[in-house]
Amino acid sequence: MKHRQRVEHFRTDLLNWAEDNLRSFPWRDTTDPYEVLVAEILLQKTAAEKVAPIYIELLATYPSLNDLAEADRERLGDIIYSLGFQNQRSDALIKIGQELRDSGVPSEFQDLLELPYVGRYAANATLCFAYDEPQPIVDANVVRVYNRIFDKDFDYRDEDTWSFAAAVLPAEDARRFNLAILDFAAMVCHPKVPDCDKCFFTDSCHYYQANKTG
DNA sequence: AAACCGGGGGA
DNA sequence: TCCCCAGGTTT
Repeated sequence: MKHRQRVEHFRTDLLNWAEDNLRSFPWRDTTDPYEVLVAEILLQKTAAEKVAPIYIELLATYPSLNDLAEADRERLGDIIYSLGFQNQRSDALIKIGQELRDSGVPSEFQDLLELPYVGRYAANATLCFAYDEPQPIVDANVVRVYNRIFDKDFDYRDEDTWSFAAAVLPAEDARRFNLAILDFAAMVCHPKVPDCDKCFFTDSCHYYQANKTG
């Protein structure tokens, strides 16, 4: 099968899988740019299930950019401590509050990128989930799925990984696709031992075909 | 390119 | 114990 067709296939099957299998998280119920951006900071290199209760508490304590700008660093650190990266995250959140309290959360990629601890992933995620723009997101999970299925050797920082992700992303269904691939990676295509019994793509998956014992 | 930040859950 | 998690910054 041609590469183009396999990509089409994967898109269709993943979106179909998403209809019944997407996880529920508090940051998925909002498109408020502030609430989306806060979630992206907390979710960096951190399991989503762990973030949920702390995200609720954080937003309850600091409901707005201005509240974050005036937050006590120690109190903020206590709230997010169990997630790790508490020092850099506290600094980042307070700085973001201070920088954006008058302007609001920007909707331009370059402006988002200038914020502390907002990189390519967090910027694109904010554009997609808050502003409904068809931007790809690439993290360790997405890279793992693409590497296995399409027999790639991507690193999530490399430019060609992002080009590939942009080409796979269906522009008209970007939000749902991005959520779907994150959840598929977390729930089925695990890091060490993927749950291939649950996978819709084994027939076309290079990793499965190469590793199945038969 | 590699080191560093980091607690917590799972194998 | 070691590995991994909705990454980003610094050296």
